[in-house]
Amino acid sequence: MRDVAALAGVSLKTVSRVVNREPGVSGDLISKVERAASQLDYRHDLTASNLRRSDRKTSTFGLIIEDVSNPFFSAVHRGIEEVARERGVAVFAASVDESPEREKDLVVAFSQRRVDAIIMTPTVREQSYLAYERRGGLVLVFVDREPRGFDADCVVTDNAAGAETATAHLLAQGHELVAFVGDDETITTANQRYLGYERAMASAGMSIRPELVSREAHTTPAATREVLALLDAPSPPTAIFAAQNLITMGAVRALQMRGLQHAVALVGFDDFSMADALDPAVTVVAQDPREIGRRAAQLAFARIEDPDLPTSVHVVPSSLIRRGSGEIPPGR
Amino acid sequence: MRDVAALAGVSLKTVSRVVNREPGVSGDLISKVERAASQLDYRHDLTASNLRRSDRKTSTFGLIIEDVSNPFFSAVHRGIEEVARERGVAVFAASVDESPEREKDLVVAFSQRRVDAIIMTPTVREQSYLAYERRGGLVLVFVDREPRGFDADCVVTDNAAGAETATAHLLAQGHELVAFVGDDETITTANQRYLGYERAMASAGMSIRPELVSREAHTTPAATREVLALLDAPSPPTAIFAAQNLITMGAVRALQMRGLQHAVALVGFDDFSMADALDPAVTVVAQDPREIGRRAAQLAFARIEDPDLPTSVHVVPSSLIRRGSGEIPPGR
DNA sequence: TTTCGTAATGACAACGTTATCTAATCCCGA
DNA sequence: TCGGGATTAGATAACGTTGTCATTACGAAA
Repeated sequence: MRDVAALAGVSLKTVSRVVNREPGVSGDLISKVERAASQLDYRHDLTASNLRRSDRKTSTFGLIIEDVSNPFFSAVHRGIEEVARERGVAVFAASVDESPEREKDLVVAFSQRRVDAIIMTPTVREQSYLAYERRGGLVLVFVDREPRGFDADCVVTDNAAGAETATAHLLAQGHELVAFVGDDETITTANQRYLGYERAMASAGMSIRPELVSREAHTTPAATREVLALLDAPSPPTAIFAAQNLITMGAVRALQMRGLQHAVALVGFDDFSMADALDPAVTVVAQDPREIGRRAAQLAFARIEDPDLPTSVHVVPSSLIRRGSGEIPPGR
Repeated sequence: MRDVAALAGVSLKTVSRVVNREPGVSGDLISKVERAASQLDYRHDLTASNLRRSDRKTSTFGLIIEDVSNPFFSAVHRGIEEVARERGVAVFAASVDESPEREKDLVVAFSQRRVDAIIMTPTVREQSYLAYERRGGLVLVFVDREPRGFDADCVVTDNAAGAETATAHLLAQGHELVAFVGDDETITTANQRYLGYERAMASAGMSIRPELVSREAHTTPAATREVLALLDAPSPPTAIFAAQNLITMGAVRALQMRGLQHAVALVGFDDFSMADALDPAVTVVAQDPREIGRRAAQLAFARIEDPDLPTSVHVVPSSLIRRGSGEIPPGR
C-alpha cells in the first residue's frame, strides 16, 4: 500500500479510501491510485484491514459438521454458502467425525482465526465450554442437533414428529412388528427419532419389543450387520424404520442380501441420492438440509447485527415421500 | 495480551513466548502467564500474529470446487481436510457452479484473506490470470482438471484411459452401438473422456456414429432427457457410456423409465452412492476422489516448503468395477 | 476584501502480535 | 576475585491497514 501511495503520489490514507470505495476522493486521484495498484500487483490485505477496523469483522464463518462428505451435511454446507456468498463471507468447513476432542480443537482453531460466527453440530456431550468463546463476542449457531447446557440459536428438523410419521405410516399398512434401527442415544437426533418411534407405537397401542430395537448402527456397514441380525432372528420384523440416511442405505443392502426387499417394508429418515431409483424405491421422511443451512446462516447474520436478540430454535419440517418400500404390506 | 502480561507481571514478549511455546522461559513464569491467560479468557489472535510473523503463513487453504455438495467434490474436500488437519491448516471451501466470474471472485476473496494455497478446479477457459496471484507468493494446485495457459501442480484422474477402458469393456461384450453421453467440450475432463471413447472405438475398428453421441448433458435431468432421446431414436444404442456421476444417475432413470435397464448395457465414469444396490447394479470406472484430495494437499505443502520445485502433474488411476449393468450383452 | 463552510487530502497513532536487539542475572572455571 | 559465556527477560519497532483529527484549497456569502 505504501508503494502504491508513493507511485500514485498520494498518501497512504488516500489509497485506503480508494480501496474501500470511501467517498470524498476526486476522480482524478481515484484513477491514479487504481492505475498504480494494478501496476504494482497490489492486493488488499483483509487480515491487516480487519485488525485495524473498528467493527473487527473478518467476513468469515466457521462450519463444524459431522463429515463434509456426508450428503446431508454437505447439503447444509451448501445452504450456508448460498447465504454467506451474498454478503461476501467466506466459510471454513471441517469434519468432527464424532470426536469430542476434535470439536473443541476446531472451535479453538476458528476462534483464533477470529471468525464472525461458528455454525456447528454439537458432538461433545455438553456445550457449556462455549460460554468462554461467546464472552469474546463469537456468534454460535447450532444445526441438526440442539446444544446441551448452553442456550443458543439453533436450526433442527422436527425429528420426533418425522419419526412418528414414519412409524405411523408403517403401522397404518398393518404392520405389527416394526423394528427401529438407529444410532445410539448420545446422538440427540437419534434419541429424538427413537422418541418419535415410541410415540407412534404407543398411540397405536403397541408395546415395543426390545428385540426389534437396534441402537448401535453408527455406520452403513454396521447398519447392514444390525439389520441382518434382525432378519435372521426367530421373530423377524415385517417393517423397518431406519433412523438416518447412512443407516437406511445399510438396511437396503441387508434386505437385498436376504432377498427380502419386496417382503419387508422400509422407511428411512432423511432422503438420499438414488433412493427413487432403487427396486423398490425407498420411502423416506425427507429433511431439507439446504434450507437448514440457509436458516442457520441467516440466524448467524441476524445475531451479528444484534447480539441481544433472544435465542431462537427454528424447526424445519420434514415430509414423507412415498416411493414403494414403505407401502409393502405385512404377511405373505 | 497486554492485560495478561500486566496480570502476570511480565512483559508482552514473555507472554508471546509462552503462547508460542518458545524455549527460554522459566517454568515459574510459564505457569504464571498461563494462569493469567485463562483467568482473563485470553485467546491468541492468529490474524495479528500472522501479520507480524516473518513467514507470513496463515495456516489456511482455500478450496474452490464445482459444488461442495457434489459427492465427488466433497470427497476431494474430505481428502484435503485429512492432510491439512495434521498440519493445523484450516480450509475454506466454496462452490463455483461452473461460473467463470465466480471462479475469479473466489480467488480474489481467498487471496485477500492471505491463504497459503488455493486448491481449485478450473472453470474459466484460461488460467493465465492467476500469474498475478502467484507473483504474490500464492501457491496454486489444480484438481480434477488441468489448467490451461498456466503451468502449475495438478492432480487428475486418468480420464482418457478410464474412458477407453469403459468403452472397450462394452465393446468386449459384443456391443456395436455404443453411445457416449457427456458434458460439453468446454469441460476438459468431459473432453478427455470423449477422447478415450473415440480411441476405444478406433482400436476396435468401429466408426463413431454422431447420432449416438450426446455432449449436452450438464445435469442429471438433462442426462435423463438426452438418454431418453437416444433410446427413442430410430436406431437406439445397445450400450451407453455415461461420462460422469450425475450423468450416470440420469441415465439409470431414463433406462428405468423405458424399462430397458436389463436390456441396454451401461458403464458410468465415477462411482456413486448406492450404485451397487441398484437393479442391475451399475458398472463404473471408479475414481478415487479422496486420494486426489490428499495428493493435492500434499503437493500444496511441498510447494509451500520449496517454491522452486518443478511443477508436476499427478495422475491417480481409475479402476473398472464390474457390477452387472456393464456386462449386459447386446441383442435380444 | 474578509469570513466561513465544505470538500479533499494528509499525518499520525493504533489494532494485537512477533523479530531484534539489549540488559540483567547466573554459573563456572581460572 | 574476576571474566566470560549462557540463559532469561524486557524495550522497542514493525507487520499492513484504518480511525481520528488537522490542514489545505476553494467558492460563496457578507
